[in-house]
Amino acid sequence: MSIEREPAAPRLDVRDLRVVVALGRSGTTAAAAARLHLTQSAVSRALAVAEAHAGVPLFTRTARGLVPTSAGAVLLDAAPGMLADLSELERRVREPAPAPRRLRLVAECHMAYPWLARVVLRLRRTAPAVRLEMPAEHSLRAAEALAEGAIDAALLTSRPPPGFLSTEMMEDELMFLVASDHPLAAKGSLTPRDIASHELLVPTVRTEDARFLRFVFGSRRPRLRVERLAITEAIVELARAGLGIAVLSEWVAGPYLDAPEGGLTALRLRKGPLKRAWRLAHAPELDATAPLLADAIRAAQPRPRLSRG
Amino acid sequence: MSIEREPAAPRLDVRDLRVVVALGRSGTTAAAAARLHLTQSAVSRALAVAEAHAGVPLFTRTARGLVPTSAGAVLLDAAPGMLADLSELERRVREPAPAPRRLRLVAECHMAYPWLARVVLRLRRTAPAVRLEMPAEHSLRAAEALAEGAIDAALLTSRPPPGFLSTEMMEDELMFLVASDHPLAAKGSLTPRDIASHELLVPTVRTEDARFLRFVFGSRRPRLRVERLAITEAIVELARAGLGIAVLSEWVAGPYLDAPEGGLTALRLRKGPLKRAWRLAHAPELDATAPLLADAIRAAQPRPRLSRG
DNA sequence: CGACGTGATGCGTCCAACGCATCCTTGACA
DNA sequence: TGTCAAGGATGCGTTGGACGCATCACGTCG
Repeated sequence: MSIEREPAAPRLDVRDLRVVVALGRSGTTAAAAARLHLTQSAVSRALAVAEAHAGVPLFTRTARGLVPTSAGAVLLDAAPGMLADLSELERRVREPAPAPRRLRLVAECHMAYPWLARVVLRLRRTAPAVRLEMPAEHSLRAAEALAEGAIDAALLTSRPPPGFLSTEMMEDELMFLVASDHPLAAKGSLTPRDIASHELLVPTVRTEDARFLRFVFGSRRPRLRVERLAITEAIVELARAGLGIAVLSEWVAGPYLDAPEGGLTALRLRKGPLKRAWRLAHAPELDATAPLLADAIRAAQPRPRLSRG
Repeated sequence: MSIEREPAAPRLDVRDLRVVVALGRSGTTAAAAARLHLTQSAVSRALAVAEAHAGVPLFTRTARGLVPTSAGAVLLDAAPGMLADLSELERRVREPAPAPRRLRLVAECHMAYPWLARVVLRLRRTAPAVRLEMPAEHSLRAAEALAEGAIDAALLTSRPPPGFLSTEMMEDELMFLVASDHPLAAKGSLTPRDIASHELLVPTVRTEDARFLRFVFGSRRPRLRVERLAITEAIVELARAGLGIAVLSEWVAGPYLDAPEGGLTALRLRKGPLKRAWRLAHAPELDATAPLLADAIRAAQPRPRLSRG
């Protein structure tokens, strides 16, 4: 952030405007003081201050009261409008933000969508006026879409873009699936060497890579063989065919593990379960609606599949 | 003046707007403090005050800085414009009033016009850009015309309308003229009884009446016989014919007294000379030009005819 | 010429605004 | 997992601005 120069501070103040307006309407300091709930001396001093701020005399003193100068007339002409504008702005600031008509929500990872659809039903009860949309085409760059205003809220595993709020939502576990007859299946858990020496079958989203690598290997990051696939079924089927290790969220891995055809074994890292933390990021103008959305998401989220660990 | 209610005072202040804008652009209190030439603690407190004034939170505190709430976003959207408006207003107030293109001057009494015409020549030297006009049709109600904006300045013997400035200009003497063979001519001076028992030949302007009566008679005001005439020549000629006492300014009486045909005698009240005080009243927007006009008028004004008394 | 109403001002009080120093919380990184 | 850096909040003492009270100076008006 560069050291920009702030626009020159006005020397005139709201107090100056109010005093000038009251004096212009009253004609004497005593009458203006009554309007402003002050004393005559306070108004006299306040006028002196206002004139010092303006840099020119604003009223001509006569024995019968105060008569605006041409500078004072300019101020008297504009000041009531400015004060009204400020009051109107204050009213707008104070009034609660209107509930949005639509709310575009996107998750950073396709693997959330199977259960995310249920959020629509939940939110329909708590916020009937809001129509929840999920333009999934923004999933691969959810944070950028949020920053650009293309969507209103995003479920992220990465950090929200600068200037956006996010709330802690939940965790899911990334599971490692191999064919049940794969040599690794019998080991029970995976070592970093196992990860490095087999093909990894992962989704196309890359936001997780850094965390994944650090978690598994620490700072020494080997070259991996990675196959990125856009379709979850493809990842699963390649793994079932013994061609590598699928890395999938528990949210989508679960059904395949339970499926009657079987042939898949879930593994964890020996170091422990690999979890992802999810945040709900939202645009500032949604800060009233966001808690409702967060509640709906928490309620719709599936229970963790694996209780062990 | 009725006790009108002043428009509700905005609780937000220029300081609030400046702090919010700086925070919105900086994102942290420390950076905003640098912009505002304050310390971090001052900005933090100022934000708290601004939020108290606004009645709603304006920024959400995060570990990485401040993110505007929807209310804060409303304020951030409008505040820079308001500050710019205020600075612009301040600039307009500070800059000198432009010299008027034309200046409409009127005297409350037709008897000033013979020498008033010379003011045009004087002012042409000191203020060449100003075109001086004298729409004499407003003479009979000069003060009202000034108040209504039909003229810009007026030479008045009465008080200026409320809200208008006036500066002391000069005096002239009202002289009493009778035919030289009139019985009063031999008396040398006039008593109140003389005034009450003869026909008075006066101009149509009535603004002088109250002062005249008070000066001559005090609080006991008798019924007078008064003939009002619009034309100065008519007043003079009726007086010369012995039909009454003409009451005329020294400005117009002088030439008739000096005229070769003669036949007129000037009288004063026994109480002393009857003087009229003249003021130059002008609209507030002329307060820069008015001194020039006043100088021109003083320079053009004829020297008092009678040095005695 | 005196009474009144005007704005200006000296004085004392009080509180808002500020700076300094410090504390608490929260991510980031090793 | 522990440490550190960076963020905002806050207690404390100081200062200056805003105010009320009382009074002054001046012009107007009766």
